Amino acid sequence: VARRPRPPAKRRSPPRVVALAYDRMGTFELGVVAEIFGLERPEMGPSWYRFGVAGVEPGPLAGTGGLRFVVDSGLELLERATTIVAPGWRRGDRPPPALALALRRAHARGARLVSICSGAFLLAATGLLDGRRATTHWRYVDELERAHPRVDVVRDVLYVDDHGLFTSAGSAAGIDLCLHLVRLDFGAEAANTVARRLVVPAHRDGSQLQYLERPVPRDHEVGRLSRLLDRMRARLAQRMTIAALAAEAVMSERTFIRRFKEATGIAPGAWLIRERVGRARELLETTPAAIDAIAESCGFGTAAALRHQFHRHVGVPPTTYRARFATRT
DNA sequence: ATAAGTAGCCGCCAGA
DNA sequence: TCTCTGGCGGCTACTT
Repeated sequence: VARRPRPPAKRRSPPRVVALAYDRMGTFELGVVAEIFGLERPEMGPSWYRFGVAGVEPGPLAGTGGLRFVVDSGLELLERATTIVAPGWRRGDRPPPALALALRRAHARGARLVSICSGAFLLAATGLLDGRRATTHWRYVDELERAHPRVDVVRDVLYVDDHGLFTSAGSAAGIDLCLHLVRLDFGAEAANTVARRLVVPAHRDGSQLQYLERPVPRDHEVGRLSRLLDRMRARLAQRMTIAALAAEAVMSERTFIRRFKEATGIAPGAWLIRERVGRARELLETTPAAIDAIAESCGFGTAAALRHQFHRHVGVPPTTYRARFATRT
């Protein structure tokens, strides 16, 4: 009887992501979802996402930019989806009853519902967002609030995650949200890999946390570490050893490294270098300080160490970078 | 640019 | 039985 009390996420059956296609949809937003979840990524293993597009209306569907889409599947795809993404919606329109029903059913089943940009209007129209926190593009937040007064509309965030209902702001914030979902499903390292391939910046870990609103145990751990990350950023100039950091986090060195990697996707040493190079970059752009002084205030022992890492990570030597990008007059 | 010294990192595994 | 922790050895790669 106690054989299978719950189907834990550990079971490696691939998550099934379905995007909703509708007439006059946002081509870019659909593209984001298809790119992240629909691209072949054999290197990610056999349990990577299965992806499909469900047309919620009949006929060829128009997309921004004068494109027309022919979609082979319909709402039946939603029945087995673990994640359903609305990459936008015609804000004033009520969804077809069959669509609203399918979304409510999916939510009741435990599937995630995700919206990008104006897609929040579709989720709101199902009533599922009542009493929940949600967001949308900044141009539409007032309209969303007026049209759906029971929704707790959150402003100035990239995305909101409330009990399996994920809503994101402008189109590009949809990328951040999709990467967040990858992180939840496959871990921070996998999310970084996908981000790298998209050539978008991987999450900057501290800033990400103000958008994480789901009280999951794992995220709580991330939150605990995040305060340490902030403190580390505040004293980048000082030398930091694993032993000292682990002591500060009240963990053994081994566990500290393990947890750190789970939370950020990279090991502490690599993270420090990335932060230090980033700081050096700022100082090169905005101050006339000598390379030696910059090296010192970023925590590089010598200017040679700074040059080495800077070149490795930015691609050009510090002086070249400054000549090209300094904003100082 | 190269070489030596050292800390970081991670696979492995036993114990909780 | 299963998941998590943390010590050890040794390779990697950063610093000087």
